[in-house]
Amino acid sequence: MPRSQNDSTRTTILKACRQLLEAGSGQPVRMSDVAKAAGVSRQAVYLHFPKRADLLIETARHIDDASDVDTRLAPSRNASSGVERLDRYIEAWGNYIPVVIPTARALIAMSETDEDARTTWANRMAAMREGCAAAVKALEADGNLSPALSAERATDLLWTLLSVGHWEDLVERCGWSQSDYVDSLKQLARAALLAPAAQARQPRITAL
Amino acid sequence: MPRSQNDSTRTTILKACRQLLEAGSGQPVRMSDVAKAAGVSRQAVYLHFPKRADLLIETARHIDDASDVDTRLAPSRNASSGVERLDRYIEAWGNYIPVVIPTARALIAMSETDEDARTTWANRMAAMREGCAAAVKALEADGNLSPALSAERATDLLWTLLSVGHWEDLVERCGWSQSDYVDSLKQLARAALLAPAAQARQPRITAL
DNA sequence: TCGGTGACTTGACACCGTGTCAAGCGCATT
DNA sequence: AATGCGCTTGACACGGTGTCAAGTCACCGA
Repeated sequence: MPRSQNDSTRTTILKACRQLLEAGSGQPVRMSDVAKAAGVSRQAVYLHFPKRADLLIETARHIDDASDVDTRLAPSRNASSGVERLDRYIEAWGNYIPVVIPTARALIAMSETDEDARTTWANRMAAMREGCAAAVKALEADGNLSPALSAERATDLLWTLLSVGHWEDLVERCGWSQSDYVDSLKQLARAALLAPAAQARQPRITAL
Repeated sequence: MPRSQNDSTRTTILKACRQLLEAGSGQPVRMSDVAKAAGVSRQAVYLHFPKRADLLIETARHIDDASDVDTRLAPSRNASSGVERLDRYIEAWGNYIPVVIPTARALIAMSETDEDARTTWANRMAAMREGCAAAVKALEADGNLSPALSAERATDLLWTLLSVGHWEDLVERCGWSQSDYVDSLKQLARAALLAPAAQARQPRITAL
């Protein structure tokens, strides 16, 4: 992982860290591993990131920056109906999960012992929840939200269905393909959130 | 946590470990913490449990033993219909989650670095999946399984809906009560798995 | 009553990963 | 030539796990 010309040392370290996390040795990534991968001394890493938690946090930010999150979310924001907004949001977030998951995992593990990591991850999840809330609100505006659910509860439900844990279970442990996952989640979200009448009006997404 | 008369040292340690995990300091429980809580030297702990992973694994077993798992599962096994079997299984497992969750969390964290912990947890999840598969089979036998789902997929779906991560999200992070969780999960499982016609035939569980 | 055995204690130590510190080095700027 | 900056080198403290050896103590059988 030699630094490619005009990358700053900081960026080189972040890229190396990301790469190691994505390589997924199974074992946790150490500061010295990152240093070695970045072709830099261990202390150089500490110079830029005082603690391991900081490195992980910044790596997550770095991935966000490199991933054009706004572009991913545009289709959902521009949707013309509640159900479409829901579908587009599930696509946007559901397809972003595999991008961030290795770093997310490290960050979550770090949360065990580090306060900053904990709040960083909590904030990310809160942001994701905003998207859920917006989709639910759009469903509600269309009169398609199940009468058995308050907006709050519906948001909770959607938020948990879209959790990274759920993705890990389905894709990694059950071996579903990414597109199976996204399609199934759309179906599941509809089944969970929509009023029965609204559900009947929607086309099936896949026939398995 | 003085040892109560006729408990062996081993049992005293297991109880202390469980208690510490359930106290939930936020910080990971150390071997020395367990020793102190059990009123025993740190080495005594290592005498009974060579590695931390062993202690955690045995603590999980110990909780199982103390919790009459078979009794919990009986209502599901004896159910007279697929839907009832499903409901009873969700109750059984859903209400067991809060019992094991502190230990489960420690075990999952340990899986990061320890092979034995990893396979132990995987085995527990595989066992839980058996219950899901049985419920799905019962639904299928009644002709109530959604035609859009294979038994395999339906099992995957139910299994992930019942994952401990999902419980943590809903109960701990969203603040749902345990009974809200169980009721919602029954509803959700029905919405996800049942054929539309079968769904219409089922009574609503709660009106929120 | 003695010897032995097994369970536990005490205290030391190696190992590893994190985080800190101080000194030094090369290089660009002035 | 002197300064400052980014990085390296090598050392060290700390905390948690896991290991080891010697010692204590109570109970059991001969």
